[in-house]
Amino acid sequence: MTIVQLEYVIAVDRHRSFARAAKSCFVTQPTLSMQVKKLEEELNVILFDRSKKPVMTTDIGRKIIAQAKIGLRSLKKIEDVINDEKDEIKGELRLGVIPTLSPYLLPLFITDFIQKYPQVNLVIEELISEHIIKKLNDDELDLGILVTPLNEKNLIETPLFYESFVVYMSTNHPLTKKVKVAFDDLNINEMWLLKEGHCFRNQAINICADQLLAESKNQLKFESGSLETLKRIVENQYGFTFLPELAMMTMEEIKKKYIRQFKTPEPVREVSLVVHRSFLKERLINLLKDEILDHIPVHLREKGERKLVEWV
Amino acid sequence: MTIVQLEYVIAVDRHRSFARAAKSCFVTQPTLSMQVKKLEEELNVILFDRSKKPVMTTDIGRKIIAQAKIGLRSLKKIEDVINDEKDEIKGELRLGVIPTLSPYLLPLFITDFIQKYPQVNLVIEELISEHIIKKLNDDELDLGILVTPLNEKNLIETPLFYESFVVYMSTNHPLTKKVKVAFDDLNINEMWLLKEGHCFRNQAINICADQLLAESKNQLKFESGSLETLKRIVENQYGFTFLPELAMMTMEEIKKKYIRQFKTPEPVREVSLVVHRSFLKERLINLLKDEILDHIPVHLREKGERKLVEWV
DNA sequence: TAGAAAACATAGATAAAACTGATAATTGCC
DNA sequence: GGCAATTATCAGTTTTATCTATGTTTTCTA
Repeated sequence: MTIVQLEYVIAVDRHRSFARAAKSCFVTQPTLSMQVKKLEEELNVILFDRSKKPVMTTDIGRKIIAQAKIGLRSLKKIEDVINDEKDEIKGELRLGVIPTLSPYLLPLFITDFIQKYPQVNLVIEELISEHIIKKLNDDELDLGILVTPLNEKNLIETPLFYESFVVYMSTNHPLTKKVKVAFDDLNINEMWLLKEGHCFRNQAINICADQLLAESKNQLKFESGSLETLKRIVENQYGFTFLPELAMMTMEEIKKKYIRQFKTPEPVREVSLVVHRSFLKERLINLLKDEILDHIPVHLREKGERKLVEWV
Repeated sequence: MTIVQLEYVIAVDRHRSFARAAKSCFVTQPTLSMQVKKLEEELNVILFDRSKKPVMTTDIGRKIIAQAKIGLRSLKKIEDVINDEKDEIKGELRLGVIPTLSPYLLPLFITDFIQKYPQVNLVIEELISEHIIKKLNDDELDLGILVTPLNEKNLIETPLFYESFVVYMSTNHPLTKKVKVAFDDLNINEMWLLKEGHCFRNQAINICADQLLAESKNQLKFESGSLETLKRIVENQYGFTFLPELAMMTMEEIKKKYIRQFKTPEPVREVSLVVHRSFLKERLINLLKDEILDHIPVHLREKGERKLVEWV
């Protein structure tokens, strides 16, 4: 059994074709076929059902491939160990970011970061918290940027900054007359929410917890998948929605007029870097952290008198 | 990078000598030296300090080897996947057993098991619960036999049987006059205990919890490392100790006279097979389980009216 | 249903590699 | 300095991963 053989088998499984798998491995089709066959003979197992078109992985093949992937991933990590130890700023960094942060936070530092460390291959995925947590546990991500605390046993959280919640309301909303809003000012029947799965949604609900307990939860309005959609709905219809501070910063000045802060203590969310307990790439992650902290408004760094809202 | 190269490197690290490592890998010393050198060149890393005698692994080498071991262990598991899937009764089964079970439980089924499945390489370690839990999490054991519940997130418990606690007392002890004992009959100043780390100790303390709260815990007597020692102390000095039911069964008839059961509900400990969430060798483990259940007294299988004592 | 196309297997040749045994170089120790 | 032990180097052999070319089987289409 060789590493190359396992890579070939994984490629066949992925591409469902020997020829395409061969191409993806930069070898000819016979080479790959022979090696796959050899491995099958050594293990005394049929990995692929070649009678099916396209090629089907057998049940036992699937299990073996799953195990092989785990093993090869561990061996790949040897390179990370070396890069980290040598302080060489290179390698792959797989980053997961939640949708309510990614469009507002990433543009602030990404360009500078990839220019500064051109040898680093930054792979970014936008995922909801639940999926980031799963992928961190499955070692499919090196790092997550999400809202904490999570209380996950095997994950380590490093708080980055504290971002206030603000209220964005339609132009003709009576609350625009106030300078700051209080929780009681808000009528939850006018609130537009993100759909299930977003931590921001849970926090918005928690902020209005008192009212929600009283009223039926069924009265919540149409639920959207992105904050940008919510903003547009508020602009074109009636009502309000919550926004995180960073989302507000990129808005046109004219629209900012319809944003109101909360009275002290403002509700705030804690944004953290999250890694698995067995993480590598410490140096790389620290550089990313420094880069982020250098590019966000200074006042976000400290929580101050604001009040942390949890979501789990 | 090849699997063979990594095995060579691991062997050098273990044997602290290229020549001995080569022998253990069944190749000549130049072969091994060349492959190690090639790997060092490919990774651009010095793994061993050859100027030191014996050869020293470098700091970075140690980290790489640790990671390589993890990866190779995962790849080795491919064989387990196959054995399990094919229902082939072979392979290695690494079992950890706590000291208060191992001398009494293992003799009951071990001989039959290894005769029945000669292709299975059963490796047994006697360890306290804490170490078994760690080794299960680190994938250094396939299976543990210990006292549950543990409330460990990543471990799965399968109860095997329920074993009563009994009291073993010196020949001249007044309690020998009773047929059964009650918790209140026991004077904890006369109790001999296992030392820290044994779950059996914690359970013994929990059984006498009421008295212990009242008295100072400092008054506990000399603490021994094995139940056999405790038995001997009780025989030769004054006092009593707790024993698990199986430990009693192997005693001479004459000594059994100084054993007393508790009044209903008897205190009982739950003995379970414990595996990691990501366990393999399901079939093998099931066979071992059946073998154990076939060889223990039938009345242990059900808890009945007895009262479970926890220890964590 | 014949014929073309696609997909995988097989065969023979080749170049890279891994291995061996002998020998040289290095290091530690007396 | 010289001996013993250990690792590196060298030359020759064997193994094997790979390639190109070809064969076989299946699938799609006219």
